[in-house]
Amino acid sequence: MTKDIESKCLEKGVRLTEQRKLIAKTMSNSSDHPDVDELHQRVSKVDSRISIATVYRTVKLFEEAGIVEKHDFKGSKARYEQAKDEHHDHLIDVSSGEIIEFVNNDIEKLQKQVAEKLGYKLVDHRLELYGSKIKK
Amino acid sequence: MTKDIESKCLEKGVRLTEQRKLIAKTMSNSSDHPDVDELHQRVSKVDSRISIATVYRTVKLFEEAGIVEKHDFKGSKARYEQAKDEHHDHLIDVSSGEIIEFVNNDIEKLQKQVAEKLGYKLVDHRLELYGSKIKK
DNA sequence: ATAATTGCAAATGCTTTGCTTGTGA
DNA sequence: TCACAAGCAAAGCATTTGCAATTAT
Repeated sequence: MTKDIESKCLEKGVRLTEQRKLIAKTMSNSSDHPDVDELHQRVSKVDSRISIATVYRTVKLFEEAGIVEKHDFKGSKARYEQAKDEHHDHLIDVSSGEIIEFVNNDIEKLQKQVAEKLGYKLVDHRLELYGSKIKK
Repeated sequence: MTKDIESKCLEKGVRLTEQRKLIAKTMSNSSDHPDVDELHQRVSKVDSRISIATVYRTVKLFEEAGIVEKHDFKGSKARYEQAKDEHHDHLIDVSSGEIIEFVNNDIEKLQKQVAEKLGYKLVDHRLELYGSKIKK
């Protein structure tokens, strides 16, 4: 199972302040993909003095350390989630905004092949599906 | 072959002003993926009075009419290209910023399947590969 | 004629940053 | 202790918008 963000900070030598611990804990306990504003609201419930600038600085710090992932889905602001052990992509419900994670190794392989055929080593990728729920 | 933007505007009943014609022509003649600033510089060479607000308004208008496509690649501002007849995705050279278009029908099919398996009808998607050139 | 479009500058929304005070190792 | 982090407000950047003047049909 994926370790919590606080442990990962210790591993990577990221200095832990009260604010960072709180943001880390809040993100680790979130199963959704909150944006900075939402995150700020959540941590504010515990410590109302925390500033949004700190939240911005912290998620960026965590991202650069590879501890969290940033997503810029179409038509919404940047969202963050804790980095998991296994890579996954996202399907976004265009009506509700709900985000569903999925894994598809065939697509992953094909992406690598496409890149190689074009003479490139694949270093990163972005795959997002936008869909509307099929009522059954 | 894909028609030029001006013809498409006529088809779709998009009112054509001098400024729009110039922006349309400039985009049709571009084989790359310029951002608004770049586009503004290109049209300014022909008509120096054209404002960047007009460029912003025009690309948005064209996009909403389905005549051009907007791309928000990682780490750069919004880029635009004329919509082609055949859908394609992009590989971005992480060193040079060069953008390479590609088509892969296997991936397209798999995306649709993934969405359906999750109970969704695929209405849109985004696939971007980021790679570094393999020297041979 | 007149509804739509332009140019300009001001406003917006998200994000970053300078600076002073506070704090973790 | 003292380099680094936090809070605040100001700045930055891409993009949008209100308004008066202009233009396409």
